[in-house]
Amino acid sequence: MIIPEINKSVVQEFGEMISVDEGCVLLQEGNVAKSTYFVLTGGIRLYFYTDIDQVTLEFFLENSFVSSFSSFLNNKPSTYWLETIEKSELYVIPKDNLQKLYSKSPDLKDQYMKGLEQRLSDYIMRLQTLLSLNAKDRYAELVKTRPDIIQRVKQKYIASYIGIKPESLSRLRSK
Amino acid sequence: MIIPEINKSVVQEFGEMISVDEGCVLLQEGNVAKSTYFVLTGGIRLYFYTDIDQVTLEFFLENSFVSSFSSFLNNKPSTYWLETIEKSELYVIPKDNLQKLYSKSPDLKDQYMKGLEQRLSDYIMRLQTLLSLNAKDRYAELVKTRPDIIQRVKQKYIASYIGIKPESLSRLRSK
DNA sequence: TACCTTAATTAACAATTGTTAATGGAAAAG
DNA sequence: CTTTTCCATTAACAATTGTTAATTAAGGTA
Repeated sequence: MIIPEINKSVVQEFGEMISVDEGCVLLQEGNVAKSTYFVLTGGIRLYFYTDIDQVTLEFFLENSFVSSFSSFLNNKPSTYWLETIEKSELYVIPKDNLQKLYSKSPDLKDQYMKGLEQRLSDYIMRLQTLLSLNAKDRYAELVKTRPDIIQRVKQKYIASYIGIKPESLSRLRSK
Repeated sequence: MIIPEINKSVVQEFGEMISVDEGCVLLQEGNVAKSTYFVLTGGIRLYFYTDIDQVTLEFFLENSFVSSFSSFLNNKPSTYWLETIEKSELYVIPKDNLQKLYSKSPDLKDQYMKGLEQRLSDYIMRLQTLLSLNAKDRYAELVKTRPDIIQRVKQKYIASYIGIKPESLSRLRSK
């Protein structure tokens, strides 16, 4: 997620592949993230808890780097959970290996920066839709921009991703 | 007023200071950002237009770097506007100078990166509140975390910043 | 298959937020 | 100082979204 855009072969050198089922918890709230993941197949959901329920902040499907940003970066207990939404194949990259990787590549810092910038503009787009569109239009936009998510992710997760309740999503879909 | 008046008195190697009134448009939608600003005093509002109205994405008060991110970075016409919300003193840093500066001082690049990371986690927090809180609680949180904004910024701008209409903000304030 | 658990749908009703319009006040302009 | 413009407030009503609960559908497991 916050890791630079390195290619797959480099990942293979420093990480290990694992195969897990749907619903596998990769990181729990309160734990310090010690690995980053690269999604080969399947997908991961990043979410947090309110008093009442889960809220999904992001989905990561194939070819995405995933980690709980601030926990991984600052060595602090994560406030988020990471969980697979499908049977998945992942590369696990331990933190220290990632640092080796950093020292290996000279312009890694630039790449890391590019990654940050990309992620930032993604979030900005997300903020814009939340600030300016109603639920129906937010869903319509998601259908247009991320049909893969619509197809593969459970509706209750999609609902929280666009800031509404599952029942509301169901209602606006029936029109 | 569209073009800031330039105060020549304070000039350093890479930028110059300007003094402008409230409502000064520093960047217009459609133009390519060629400068970054540093707010010495006063404040800047970054916003965009929907069909109907303006939506404020961010406020920058003292000691903030400001630019229309993607326009500045990618040399593309901006989709945002930048406008002062108070009489302000700003440091203007032309793009080429900034890049020269970066290549000279790797320290600054680190600072820039830290800035990116900071901004990213700000946006994540912002997303979280939009996804999980209702308008009343979003306002309450802003009061707690950014009392400076509450004090200094017009309510109609604050309203759009938390994703509601000015009349709704007025209503929930009267309780 | 039958059983069990979870997800999605539907509907009635409640709560929140948007819309429109009118009013008063504060700040800017003359 | 007076006039004008913009902003905040208020209220009535409309539209959207949340809540609760019941029902159906779907998927997994014995």
